[in-house]
Amino acid sequence: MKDPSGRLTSLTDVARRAGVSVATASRVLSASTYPVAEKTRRRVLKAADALDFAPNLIARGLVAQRTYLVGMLVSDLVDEHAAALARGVEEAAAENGFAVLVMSTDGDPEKEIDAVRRLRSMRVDAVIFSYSTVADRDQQDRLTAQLRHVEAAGGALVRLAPHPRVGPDASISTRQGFALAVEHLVGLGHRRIALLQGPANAGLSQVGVYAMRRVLEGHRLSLADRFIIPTDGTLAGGRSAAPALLKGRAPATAVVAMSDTLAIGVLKGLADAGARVPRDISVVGFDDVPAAAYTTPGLTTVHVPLRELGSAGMQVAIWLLGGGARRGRNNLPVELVVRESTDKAPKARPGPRG
Amino acid sequence: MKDPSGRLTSLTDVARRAGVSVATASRVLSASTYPVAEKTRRRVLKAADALDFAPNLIARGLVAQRTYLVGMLVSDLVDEHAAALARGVEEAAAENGFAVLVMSTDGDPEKEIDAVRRLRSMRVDAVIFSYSTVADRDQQDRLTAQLRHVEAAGGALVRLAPHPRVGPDASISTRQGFALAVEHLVGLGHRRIALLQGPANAGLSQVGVYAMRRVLEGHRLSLADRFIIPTDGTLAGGRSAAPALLKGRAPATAVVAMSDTLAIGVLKGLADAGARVPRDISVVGFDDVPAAAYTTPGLTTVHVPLRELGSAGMQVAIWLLGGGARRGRNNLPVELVVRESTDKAPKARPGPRG
DNA sequence: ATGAAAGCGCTAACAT
DNA sequence: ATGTTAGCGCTTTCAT
Repeated sequence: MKDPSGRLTSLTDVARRAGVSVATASRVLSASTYPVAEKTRRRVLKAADALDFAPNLIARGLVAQRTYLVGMLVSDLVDEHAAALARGVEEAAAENGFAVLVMSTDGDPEKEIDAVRRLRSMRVDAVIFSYSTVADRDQQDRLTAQLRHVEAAGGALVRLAPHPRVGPDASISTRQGFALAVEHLVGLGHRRIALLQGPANAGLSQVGVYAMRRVLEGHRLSLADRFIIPTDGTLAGGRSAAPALLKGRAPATAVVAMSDTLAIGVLKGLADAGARVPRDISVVGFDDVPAAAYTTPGLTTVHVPLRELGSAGMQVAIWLLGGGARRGRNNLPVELVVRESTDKAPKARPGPRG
Repeated sequence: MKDPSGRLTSLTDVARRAGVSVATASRVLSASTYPVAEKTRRRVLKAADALDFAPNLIARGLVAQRTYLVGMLVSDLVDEHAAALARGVEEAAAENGFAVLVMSTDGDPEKEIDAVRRLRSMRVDAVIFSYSTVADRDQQDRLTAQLRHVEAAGGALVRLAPHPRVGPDASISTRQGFALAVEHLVGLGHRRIALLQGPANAGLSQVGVYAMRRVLEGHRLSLADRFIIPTDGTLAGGRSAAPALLKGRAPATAVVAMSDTLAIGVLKGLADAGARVPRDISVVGFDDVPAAAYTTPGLTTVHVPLRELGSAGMQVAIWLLGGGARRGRNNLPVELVVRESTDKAPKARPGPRG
């Protein structure tokens, strides 16, 4: 509501209507623990209610040096992985009176730096990262500089994936996820297992290759270079990676993708090429996004509690803002969901067209 | 950076370092058009740069009564439809110095009302809606009350879909989308066309049924009640709607879903039931989300420029904030994308299992 | 238990 | 062209 002068109802209006000072009104309407007589409190509440007063969080933020705003950086909101994480953050944020500013970086370090700068200007209480983009030295330094500023302002930084020289605050074990996938595949008789890798500039990609290699070694298997297929991490990238899987004298009999997005793409690419899944080649995804249960065949994948991960990240932020100490990595459990995209390894060398 | 007293660098620090008053510093660092000598300007810029000064947008917002914050309300960020819209909004927002607060309502009117209230407290410059939830009279009134408050504060309201008693500011023609779908289907010989409806409490659902009915009438066809299949709008909802499509003596030979999410779900449900698409039944989606090209068979669908729609919404908000008048509905074009989920209508009555 | 007053960091009159 | 000053709406000492 506007009063005649064009201003919105403010605490002053509430105070006047209740016949108390702004200080008193503030004490009852803010989270203050300061004592106020029950009778007075009720009068203020009644006035606020009558006016449908909504405190100006901008003004409150200015004095309290706390905005109840958090920034969430994702590479692309349209990717279900990012969306689920963001949703989790948003959920926990809403429950605790925070609002979330979502920014997409498109995997571009410059956009990421700029986003953090804007968040800093906004004086967000925390910034939550999923994967960060691996950048050159100079960009890295500039990003770090921005991050130091948000920390200097008392802001919390939380990472949901490994970052350059910094471990995640809440995450999952990629290694364990791959272990589950590989164990399943090896049990099915697969020995030539390929890896669909995400974009080279995404932090996860390198970590993933390393983890996969170790897991395969645990089964006395190795990860041949030709079985590491680089992609840009998109559906299209997964799709166009299919031919590489099928070529050669001894092609892969199974592939594990670093994300469901990639897996869904490769499923389509494999179908394009006339290869049958899982008869000719088995496919395992990673994340278990909702769509994974709706592909044909249904995608066997490593379930990652993305939404919970997002919520956990927001909880860590709150903990940190409350003066809590960083507690190191908090891993949420992953599990394998077996659907129809995996089966026994083909006996002989399968021709891609059966 | 913190100075020894624990404060962040402020305009005062920049001014001091440049040897000018805060007013002058403000004039060069804000978007002010006020004249400042070139020499002075450079000094200020240099000082700001040396300090890596980032203006406190919270303070600026308090005095300017403009926060450069916009709220975006979606039902569920994880749904690709919502995500694409949000991404578009975010894109246009970033280009214009705005930041986006995303809030999911889960189709719950109470959450929606609460979200608007929080956005109002945040003093957002605009709130952008996708579909709103149809609520009972009381909830509707309360939502409207909150919205009036944001308007009273000079905030812009923009709708990307029809709302109760209010047309959208930027949208697409659902009717035209259905017309494209039906024309395609009729051309293929289909006469018994079903409609997969979204959740009853989503504004679109009713509009959609009406539009579909009119379109079918244009082809001298009618929309039998048994061919209007209500769902909750999710993948699972689409999946479980499949049996209803297959039952009866004269089952539908084609179905058009009100969203790709539903279409992808029904594709899976149809496969579960042993029906072959498009041989037994044709499926047409709506939206053309990225995943639509990756189903098996590829989904024929009505392409909706969701991201552009989101950007358009943000542009409208900016226009409105600049004092522009509401211009009425701005429809973006839709087009049919034919992939593999549609084909000629089966001649005789097809048994669901071939 | 309540009120008066200072001030968060900035912009916008209003001087000069 | 530059500086001084008065707030924006709120919280928080510091009185009382």
